[in-house]
Amino acid sequence: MSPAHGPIQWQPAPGRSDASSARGRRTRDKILRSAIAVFGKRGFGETTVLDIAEHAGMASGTVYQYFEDKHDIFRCLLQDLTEKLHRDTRMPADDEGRLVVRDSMLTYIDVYREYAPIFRAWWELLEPPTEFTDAWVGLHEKSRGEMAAVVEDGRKRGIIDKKTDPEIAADLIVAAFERPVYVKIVLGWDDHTSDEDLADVMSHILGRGLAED
Amino acid sequence: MSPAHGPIQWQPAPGRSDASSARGRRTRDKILRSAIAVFGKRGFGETTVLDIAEHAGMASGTVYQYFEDKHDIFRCLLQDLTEKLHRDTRMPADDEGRLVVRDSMLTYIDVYREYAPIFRAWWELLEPPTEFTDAWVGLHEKSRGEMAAVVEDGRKRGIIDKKTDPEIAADLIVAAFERPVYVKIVLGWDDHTSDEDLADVMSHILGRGLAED
Amino acid sequence: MSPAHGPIQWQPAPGRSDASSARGRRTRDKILRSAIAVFGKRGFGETTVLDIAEHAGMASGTVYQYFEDKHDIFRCLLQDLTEKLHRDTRMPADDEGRLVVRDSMLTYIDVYREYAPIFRAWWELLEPPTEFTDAWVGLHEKSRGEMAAVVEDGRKRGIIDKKTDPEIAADLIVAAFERPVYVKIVLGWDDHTSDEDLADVMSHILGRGLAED
Amino acid sequence: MSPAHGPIQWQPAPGRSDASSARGRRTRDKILRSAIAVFGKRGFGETTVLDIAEHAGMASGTVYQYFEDKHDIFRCLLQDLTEKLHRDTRMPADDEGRLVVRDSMLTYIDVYREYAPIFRAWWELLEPPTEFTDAWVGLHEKSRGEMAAVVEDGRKRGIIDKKTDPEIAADLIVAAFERPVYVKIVLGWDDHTSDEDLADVMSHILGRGLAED
DNA sequence: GATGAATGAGCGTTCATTCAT
DNA sequence: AATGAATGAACGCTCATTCAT
Repeated sequence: MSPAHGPIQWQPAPGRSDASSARGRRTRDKILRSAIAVFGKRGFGETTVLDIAEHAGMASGTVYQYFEDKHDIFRCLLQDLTEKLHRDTRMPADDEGRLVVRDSMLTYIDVYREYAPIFRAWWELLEPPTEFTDAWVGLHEKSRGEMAAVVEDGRKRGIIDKKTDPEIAADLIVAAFERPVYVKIVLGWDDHTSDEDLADVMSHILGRGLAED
Repeated sequence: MSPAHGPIQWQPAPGRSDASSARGRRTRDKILRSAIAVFGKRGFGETTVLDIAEHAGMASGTVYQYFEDKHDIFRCLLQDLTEKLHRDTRMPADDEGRLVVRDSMLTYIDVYREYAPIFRAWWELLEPPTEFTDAWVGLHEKSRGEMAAVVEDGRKRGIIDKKTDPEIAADLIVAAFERPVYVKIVLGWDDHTSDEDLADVMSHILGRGLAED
Repeated sequence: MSPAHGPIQWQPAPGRSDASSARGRRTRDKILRSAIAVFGKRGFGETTVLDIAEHAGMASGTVYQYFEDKHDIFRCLLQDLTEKLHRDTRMPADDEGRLVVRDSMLTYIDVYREYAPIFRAWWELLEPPTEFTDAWVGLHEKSRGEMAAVVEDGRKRGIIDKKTDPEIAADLIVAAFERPVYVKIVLGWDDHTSDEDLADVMSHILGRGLAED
Repeated sequence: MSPAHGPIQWQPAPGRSDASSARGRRTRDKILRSAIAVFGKRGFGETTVLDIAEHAGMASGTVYQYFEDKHDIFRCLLQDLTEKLHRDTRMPADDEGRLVVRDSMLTYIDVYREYAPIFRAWWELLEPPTEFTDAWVGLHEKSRGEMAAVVEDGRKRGIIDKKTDPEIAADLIVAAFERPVYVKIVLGWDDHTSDEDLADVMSHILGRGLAED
């Protein structure tokens, strides 16, 4: 797979307002905030442009002054998110090359929770493959690459088992990060487990596995 | 969360044919097979009833003789699948109470691959919550429960670390099973990793973590 | 100018009914007849698909069962017309090579009158250039070519003035045929002149010009 | 037909600026010039008020300060044109009462070319009948009337065939003037014939017909 | 005078669903 | 049982027009 990676590039479509005025910026922000709210409630597919406009208290035509369509709104939302994620998320290791799983997990949960509605819509848009799929893949390949580098480094230092394939392990670890968080935050299930407990167990299993010493 | 667990219950909606004749049964089967094929190609949301009818080589009206709508078709498909999964999937442990991760993973992948189109549609239908969400939750709580029991048992036998919370660990393990398989099978990515390699690494990490002995 | 000449080729767009049943054929004919009626009243641009559907006494969706859009309806109408025109119109000369202007004009008027609503819509669609422009050009180049051949032949026989450029003369003659008929029939003006009188004067001027012998 | 003949009468609609200031007059002129440019490119129907405003480098609202709508802009343009045409075009005859076809044709082509964008829009607006249709008819009836007078005069002087009905002949001649020019200038076809050649053949045919002496 | 943000009526189009045959 | 023609609600989107700044 070699998609056009990197952050989504959004800019006002030709013929749309670039929200240069203060009022325009306020309106566009209101649309974006409303989109987040409605995507969070109904998901992307079930949301109509009219839903967004009504939630924002404006006419449907106003939305089209700023965005081409629903996808264009999402593209704009995603630009902010992917920029932030590319900037802020990395799989940290401590000075000795050990994964700092617990703190990473807690940070990851916080980000996911903050942008839950967008993540939810994103998941809906992974198939069939589009630019949004590419962005998702790009982000995950970045995470996987970093993770694989940490594993590789750990192997060199002798603190990670040589028999572990770094690439596959990285895949699994990224998955193990994302999936429970998706279920917990986006789907809103498993509310009984605290973030900290989840991070603890995650850290423990990734560190030593299930085995008793 | 306390959904109505257990397998989906499907029966012909009032006023629909119960496919009592041989010809009727054949027609209904053709609809179901076509639905699987088209769901696999386009997903649930993008599939129209006409798509299914055309793939089955029949008129759209015929589909409505047997099913109320697209969801009713999926309900019928899901009944078969959930029955089979509830029956056949369990999280096995060997005689000494150890998780048999590698073989479980391989079986899991096989099942997923066989029913990939349905799994794909199922994921699309998790939100907003419906009976299909309940069925999904029911299935996973069964898996999680079994897994938690295995972990609990392992702790008692002293082969699993006491500090590991069985419920949360079970969650993570189920997630670690499902997520890479979903990405691999449903989304069709990561084709470069063989099933066996994936199962190996999975087994290794769950067993001993990343740590070098 | 070298457009893709020849008659318009219409066939049901993919996914549209091919009107194989008798009922379907009746419905499609009703749509076409209604389209002619409404195009004749309002022209092409001012006509909506709903206008056509309402005139035909059916739901708007029904029109879309048979045609992609308004242009597709017109394409279908035009196919019939261009086939007939390519078949039936030619610029006749008598045994001595003389143009038979009078009869040609009367025939031309009759055809125009029969298909006036379509001609009207056609004129609207000449710009910007599309397949309909091509069809129009194709038809007129055929007429012009035939006319030029007659003029050329007349020159050879010594009955047409050698100083007259056949191509330009043909252009003018075709124009002189079309324009008054367009104004008379399509725009509905100049009702006071009978077809026969128009044909007479036309014949006379083309034959001898305005000059007194 | 008895339309309200004569030039279009335009004045600023109630509530619109009358462009009394110099700045206002400049703005209104810019709108008119832009309208001509855009009508020439896209025609009347396909042009939006925003197109005109953008071409003029102003906001759409500004256009509405001066004109009620697109038709009002065209009405204003047409006022200038019809005034000029009524003033400047006449079907000239020489001292002996002969039509001066060649020069008339060349002048006619020049005028048409100068105002081609407006003529194009005008044609679009002939149907359904409005004030613009009236203006067009008025202009052509003037031409036809003048032409009929020339023919009538020629008949009296014995240089035009008595059998030729002056009114119908006038119709035909006006048509023969307009149609090739419309196709040549507005539609932009037939670029291979020079203005002079066209005028020559026109002159010849109208004078002596096609017949060899 | 000029702006451009906001409006909302209205058309195009899809597709789940019904029902007469 | 099977058909497929017909329906019409619902959504996408455009653009003429208004009006507060």
